[in-house]
Amino acid sequence: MIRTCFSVLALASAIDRDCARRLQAHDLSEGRFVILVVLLKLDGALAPHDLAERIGVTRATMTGLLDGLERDRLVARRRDKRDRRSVKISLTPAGRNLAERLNDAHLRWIAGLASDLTAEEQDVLQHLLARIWQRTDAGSQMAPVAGALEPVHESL
Amino acid sequence: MIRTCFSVLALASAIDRDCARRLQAHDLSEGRFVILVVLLKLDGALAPHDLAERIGVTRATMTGLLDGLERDRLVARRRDKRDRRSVKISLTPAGRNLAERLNDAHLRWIAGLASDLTAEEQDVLQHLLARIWQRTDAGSQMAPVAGALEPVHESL
DNA sequence: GACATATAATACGGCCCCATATTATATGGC
DNA sequence: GCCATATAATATGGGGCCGTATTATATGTC
Repeated sequence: MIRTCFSVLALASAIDRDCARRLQAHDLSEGRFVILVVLLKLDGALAPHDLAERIGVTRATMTGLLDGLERDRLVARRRDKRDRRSVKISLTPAGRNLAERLNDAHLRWIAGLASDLTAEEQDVLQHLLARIWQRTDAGSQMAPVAGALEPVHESL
Repeated sequence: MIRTCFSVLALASAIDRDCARRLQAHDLSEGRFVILVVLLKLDGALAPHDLAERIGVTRATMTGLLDGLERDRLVARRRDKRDRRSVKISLTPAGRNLAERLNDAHLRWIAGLASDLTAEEQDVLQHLLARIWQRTDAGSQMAPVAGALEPVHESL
């Protein structure tokens, strides 16, 4: 039915909206925040194309996001000695600090959203969503495996 | 848990992506398409602020969307005689034609997404999503009513 | 070594969306 | 009638995202 799909979209949009509102107090968008968190978790320097793939945006978009983060001194670009086409992105101390502070709060907030559901209910929900997902273009191109709908990174 | 929320977001993003891909063949975005459908269903002239509220974008955004639709000759603006601040938006014949053709295909596509689920499963899903939704900012401001997560218009 | 091809990052132009500011018009209280 | 206030639409400036084009560098083949 239509209503079912609409509910998924409406909920996602409400979550996105809340998330954006919480982050904008720190001058971060969702995309920018996720970059910081990925860099924090992996604790090393990553290439822009690597970040783009992990996060699910194009390389061109990543360039723009990094421009903003670099301007705000949250990440630093460093050219690779071995492959001079390549650039490595790393957190600045300020970036690391911000990422650490926000990541905890963010995880608590997200966990709270689903906290009314029992573990069993969450399993059921996950399963139902996965079955719809298999009908999407992304899902139907994937082999029908159990691991579908995996998070891009641990904090989402 | 985090995974539960992520699954909602990932599925919504996959659906949005599919939707955008289907519509861009007709030079439409989701926002532009929904405007056409709302005008088709209500079968009359609506004010921009009315459209904006129904669809869930700001009035400023609506102005931009209408600029594009007007440029493509899919809708027409007409000043209101009674209240000269006001403008009424209506479908052109071309707009009505396009809306009719796409609406059917779109409904079939969306319905197909959830077609693997039984009616009962869809009820369960709807219920679980609504309980998460009540924890969002939008949901917690609403009285805890059954009618939460209602579609903005019939075709979503 | 020269060349085609692939890859890394970026530039550019466009759309969607927002927040805020602006302009025109309506309306209620005096 | 006059003015404060509210409302309608729009303008402006910004961010995020995309697709495509561009530039620099690497790499495999001959």
